[in-house]
This record gives sequence, structure tokens and C-alpha cells, in this order.
Amino acid sequence: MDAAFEVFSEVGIHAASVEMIAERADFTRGAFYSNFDTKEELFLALAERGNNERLSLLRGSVANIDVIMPTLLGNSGGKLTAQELGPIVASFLEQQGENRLWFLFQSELRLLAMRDPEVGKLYLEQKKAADHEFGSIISAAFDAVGLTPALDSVELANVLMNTYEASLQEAIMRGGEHVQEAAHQLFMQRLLGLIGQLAS
Amino acid sequence: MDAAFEVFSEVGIHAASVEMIAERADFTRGAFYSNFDTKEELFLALAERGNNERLSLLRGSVANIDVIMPTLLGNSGGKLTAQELGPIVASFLEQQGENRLWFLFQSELRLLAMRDPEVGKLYLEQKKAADHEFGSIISAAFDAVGLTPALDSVELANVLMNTYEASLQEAIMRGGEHVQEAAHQLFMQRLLGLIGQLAS
DNA sequence: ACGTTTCGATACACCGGTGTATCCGATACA
DNA sequence: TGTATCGGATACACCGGTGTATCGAAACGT
Repeated sequence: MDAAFEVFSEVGIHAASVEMIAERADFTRGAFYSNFDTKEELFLALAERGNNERLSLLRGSVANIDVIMPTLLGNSGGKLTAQELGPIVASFLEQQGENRLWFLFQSELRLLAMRDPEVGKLYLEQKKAADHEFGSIISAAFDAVGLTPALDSVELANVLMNTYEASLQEAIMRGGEHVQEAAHQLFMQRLLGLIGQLAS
Repeated sequence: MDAAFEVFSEVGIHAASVEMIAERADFTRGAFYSNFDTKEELFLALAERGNNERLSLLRGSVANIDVIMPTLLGNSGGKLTAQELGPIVASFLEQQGENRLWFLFQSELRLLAMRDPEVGKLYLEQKKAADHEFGSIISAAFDAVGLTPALDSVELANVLMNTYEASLQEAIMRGGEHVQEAAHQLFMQRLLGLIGQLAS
């Protein structure tokens, strides 16, 4: 499955052949067919796996938020300005969309979800759950700096997530070695701008 | 080319066969090969055509902004509140991402752009140009209601565009007949929330 | 220690897509 | 009116991917 994840991410669902996937895992196609019926089945299984991982990461964060938040706020002691909220938000987003491959896979899934209503329904449910969890984190973060968001925190989570993903996308296209760092920088630029806006 | 656009959008680059495209246009594959060398060549030609269309739409808007803005502001006379800025922004975005097919094609292109550095460079240039044009419109809109955005207007354009596209994406996944309207509603919800935030 | 079952390899038949070569007819041109 | 050219159709050779059927070997249970 790890091999499949790589191949799918690198070349896309359609361009990926069962051969490629099997080869990457040092197996033959025979091995594949004795475990899965079709390529699509495997892809969906991976989508679910990925979603569970990311969701449990977020849930873990939410559960430990009382521990995590002070740690992140740590150095500066008590109350922080809105400006310093940025890195906190970023830190949660980045443990999600950690790498290039994950995002490519996700993009592939999105495209499938827009074309196949079945997958679309699934995707929306997953996204809703993720936004909800992340919304909790946002809420807590705002609380911690003594602000109250005017926008519903789930909606805000959605917008921030989209912004982060757009930054990641741009960084990937620009290429280079430090995709993660580049994405972070782009995101912070936009996020801080937005926060500046919010605070003005 | 119109047929190709449809087919590419509906099933994606890889799943689309030369056969399908030719058939859709009531031609045979022979006709295709006497006009293009490869599928990819056609796809890129379409990408460029699409971009030119959208860019000239935006440029037209920018050129006529002195005419357009009063018209959009019309009913309410002179100064508007930030709340009423939303529909104005939306109107410009919607004449862009007008339909489902366009967005699917765009998504396909994005994915390609993340994998092929050559295409990536092109895509980023196109996007930069579009953000820039749209940024001008945003600036003018803010001017019209007597606000000054704290965030650079090109950056703001980028964030708004992403938000709109995310709304469109969600609407597509939800399915149903009125995708455009559903996207509009989702976007306005987020945009107004954001504007509310900005104004608070 | 002996079936049995399960996982993976090998081989094969099949199909759909590609690209090229050849041919035809219509239109443009002299 | 005859000729060249060009867009498109037809036909063909080729390849890569799919899925299935068969086989071997190792692991498992008893």
C-alpha cells in the first residue's frame, strides 16, 4: 500500500498501472490481484487510510489541546497578540499536509470526487469532519490569545485550510528542494496579512 | 477543440482517448492526427486558449472599471458598507469560473502543472497575471466603498480566488442541477463572514 | 508430520489505444 | 480543364495494460 501511495501520487490514478505499483513494492502483478480486485479499490482504500491518519492526528491534537497550546505559547508567557497566532495555526496545518506526495494524492482524490458522486459524498464527509476538528483547534487558539472570531470557526478552518493548500500547491510548482519551507513562507505571508486585516 | 475541452474536462487527460475526442467532434482519429501530433499538445493548446479568454475577460473588466463599478453600485447610490462589497467581488469571480467543465479542466491542468515543471512554470505565470488583474479590481472595489485593505490586493485576490474555487469544488461534489448557484451561496457565506471579520 | 490454505509467481488470452502509411475527395489554383 | 494540395477516412501493425487460470511453496493448524 505504501508503494501504491507513492505511485498514485507521482503519476496519478490513471497513469499508474498495476505493474508499476507491484514493481515498486518488489512484487509481481499476481501478488496484487490476490489482494485487490481493481486498482480503484486500492486507491479508495488508500484514501480512507490517509483520511483516518490525518483525522486521528487532529483528534489527538484536540484532545491534548490543553497541553499543546501552553507549550506553543510557552516562550511568550501569557497573552499573545494576533500576530503570533499565525505560527500556531500553521503548525497544525503542517503536520497534516506534511509532504508533497500527500498533497498530490489528495488532489487526485479531489478530482475523482468531483466526477464520481459516490466518491464525492465520501470526500465531503471526510472534509467536513476534518474542518470540524480543525475548527476546534482554531477556536482554542483564538481563545488563548483572547480574541473571538466573528466568523464561525469551522468556516474559518475551511478558508485557512484552502489557503494553506493553495500555498503548498504553488510551492510544489515552483519546484526546488525545500517545498515544505516554501509553502510555509507563502502561507504565513497570506495568513499574517489576513490576521493584520482582522486586527485592524 | 471544443469537443476536446469537453472530453478532457469530463474524464481527465489520461482517461481521454484520441478516439473519444475525435468521435465527439464527429471526426475520425485520422482527422485528429492530421492536426495535432499528440494528445498533450492539444491539451496545452486548450490550456492556453482558456487562459487567454479568461485573462482578456478580466482585462476588459479592468479597462471598463469606471463604467462597471458605478453600475454595480447603482441601486444604492454612493457609499456602500463592506457587507455590500461581497456581491461585487463575487460577480467578477463568477464570470471567470463560470461553469463546472471549466473548473474540472483547470483542476486537471493544475495537477499536470504540479508534476511537470515545464507546465508548472507556465501555470504560475498565468496565475500571477490573473491574480494581478483581479487585484486591480479588488482595489477599485475597496476604493469604491471607501476602505483600504491592509493586505496587499494581489494577495487578497489570491485568497479570494482560492476560496471561490473551493466553494465551486464543494458545490460540484454535492451534485444537483444548480451548481453555479450553490457555489455562489457557499462563497458568499464565507466571504461575508470574512468581511464581517474584517470590519469588526 | 501431514493436509490445507493462503500468498505470490508465471503464463496466457484479450482488448483498447497509439501512431503511421495509404488512400480518397474536395477545394484551390493555374 | 487539369493538376496540386490539403483535410479527412481507412486500414494496419504494435504495444502496454488487464484480468484470469494454473502452479509452487511456504505457513498454519491439528
